[in-house]
Amino acid sequence: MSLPHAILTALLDEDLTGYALAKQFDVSLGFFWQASHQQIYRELKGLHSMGGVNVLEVPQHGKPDKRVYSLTNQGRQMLDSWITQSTRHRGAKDELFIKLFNVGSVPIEQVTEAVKQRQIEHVRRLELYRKIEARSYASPSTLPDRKKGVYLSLLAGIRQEQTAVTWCDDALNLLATVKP
Amino acid sequence: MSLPHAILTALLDEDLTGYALAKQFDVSLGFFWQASHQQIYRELKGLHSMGGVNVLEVPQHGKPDKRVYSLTNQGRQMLDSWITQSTRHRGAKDELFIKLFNVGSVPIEQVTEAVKQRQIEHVRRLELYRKIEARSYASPSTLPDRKKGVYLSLLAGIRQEQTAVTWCDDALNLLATVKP
DNA sequence: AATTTTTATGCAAATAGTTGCATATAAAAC
DNA sequence: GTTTTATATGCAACTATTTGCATAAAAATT
Repeated sequence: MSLPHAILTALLDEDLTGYALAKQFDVSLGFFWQASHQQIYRELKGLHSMGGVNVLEVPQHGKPDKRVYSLTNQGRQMLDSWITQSTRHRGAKDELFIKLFNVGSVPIEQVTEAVKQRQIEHVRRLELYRKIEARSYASPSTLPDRKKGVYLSLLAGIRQEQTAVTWCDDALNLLATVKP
Repeated sequence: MSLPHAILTALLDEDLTGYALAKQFDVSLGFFWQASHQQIYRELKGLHSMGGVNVLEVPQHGKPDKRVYSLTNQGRQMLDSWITQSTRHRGAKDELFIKLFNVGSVPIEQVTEAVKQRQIEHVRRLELYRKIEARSYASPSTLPDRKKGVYLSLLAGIRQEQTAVTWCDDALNLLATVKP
């Protein structure tokens, strides 16, 4: 139930079209809550009918009209009261661990391969996060308040990926001792 | 799309009723893929109609009849071919980070409180995992193959929680520097 | 003796999320 | 010159997940 709030959060800094929001979700905010453009368009409609956002229709020639959304005072209040509510932790759902539970009953190569693939993903994300850190968050202590939360999210991402990469190494070592 | 496979995995070791499966999902397997009993009953029906599981109806007096499910050869093959398929990584969805993106725009106390609450959860899970580790996985090197994957999952859980607890500390320190 | 928990199953409705399709133009790359 | 990428929106169908309800009895607790 947080997609609307994620959208409102993205609109804190700047007014955006659904398209631009979808792109924002592919980076930054989307590292912690991804959504497809279809979902975003649907939610924007919902938020508009609830008064959380305003729309400015910008006519364009040829292309469909642009609809630029901005946060309303009511939208701000929605965010505010949502943040007060208890954060519900969605138990992580990870297929990889189910696969690991099959070790000893299915051919080991497939599981090993899955861990290797996963490690590549973690390494990729870690590199991306580190790049963002170096570019925009090199000196955390001098950050303006507005950026501190974003930095902390990035820091969580970096540490999670680092932990995962190390675990993959250890997992591959132990899996190497499993008889086929 | 992995709930059926999680169920099949749980049936590798022992035959179980839907009820018992739901309880299994509250521990062990469920640390990485939780499901409600309603979901499980529905999936079991689906798996049965697809031939992945057998049912043994055990009549009981008073209570509804027990339906004990067991893995079929076809079920084993379903698991086997699923493990070969690429593991899809669900981008983590975490409300807490959305809340962090609001730092600087909403009262800071609420965000701080959310992080504190989260830390309590992580500590609780970490303690639970460590207890399981001490009880059943104290010497990983002597584990039978069948248990190695389960141990690796537990290890991932422990490290994830440890990383998260540490991050919460650092986050609380930085959030303490944010002006209200 | 009364209440709560555990065992055991399941339907129905609502919410959330994914996938496939559909349209239409401009700009950039090959 | 043709293909791909980017801009810009959205419906419809499907799949997945959650929440609320309903039943019913044994066992454990207060």
